[in-house]
Amino acid sequence: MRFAMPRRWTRDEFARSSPRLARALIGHVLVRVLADGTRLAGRIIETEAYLGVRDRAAHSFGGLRTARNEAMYAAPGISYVYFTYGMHHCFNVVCGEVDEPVAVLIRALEPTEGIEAMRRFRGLPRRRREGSRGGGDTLLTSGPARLCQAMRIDRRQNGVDLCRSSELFVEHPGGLSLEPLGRVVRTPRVGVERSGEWALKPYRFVVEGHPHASR
DNA sequence: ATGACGATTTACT
DNA sequence: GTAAATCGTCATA
Repeated sequence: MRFAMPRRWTRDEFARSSPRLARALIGHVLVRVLADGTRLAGRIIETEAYLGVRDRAAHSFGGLRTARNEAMYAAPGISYVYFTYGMHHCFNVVCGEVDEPVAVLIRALEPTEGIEAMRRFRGLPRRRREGSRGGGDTLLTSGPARLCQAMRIDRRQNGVDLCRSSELFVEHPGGLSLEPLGRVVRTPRVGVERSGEWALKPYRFVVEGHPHASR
């Protein structure tokens, strides 16, 4: 019996508006392959769209273009990883067109491969007692900085081309035997309270009630 | 050179 | 619920 190779996302698939990409990525699989060959992966279950120069909540608001956010101006399918709060990394997928600084923040994954390794990278107990509430893996990748820690994503992955890299890419879920996802709902984005009217726009996409969603 | 703050997480009262 | 952790980035000088 022979299984189809998972299909990898191409440039054309990334090249769309950020809300459309944010919605389209839900249910697809982010894959990280470490230097030693360890494969870490998770199904994307929460994203946020950032709309570029007019979006007060975006790093590229007003056309700001610096060394930090330069990757936002790159081609669709490039990664934008930034460091914040003196200790956290967040991972985005650039979309739109070249020189159009729009991107999608990946906010949560449902871990599917390399879970033991992720526990180590997150500094969580190797095992947790079965039974009690919730399942112990809900702190693994349920937030933009948590998933970066679990997937070993940091500034070395900034500017990586997801269409060509062998260390970081997105796969279609076809062939995987995963539970069907629930309904996708839209809410305001997290952590952008101070962005006026833009704080209220429903640019967060999340699988309703998913145990690995943030917050 | 200096200061304010951040697309967050964690620990603690 | 509130606050600390912790430092790169950006605006101002």
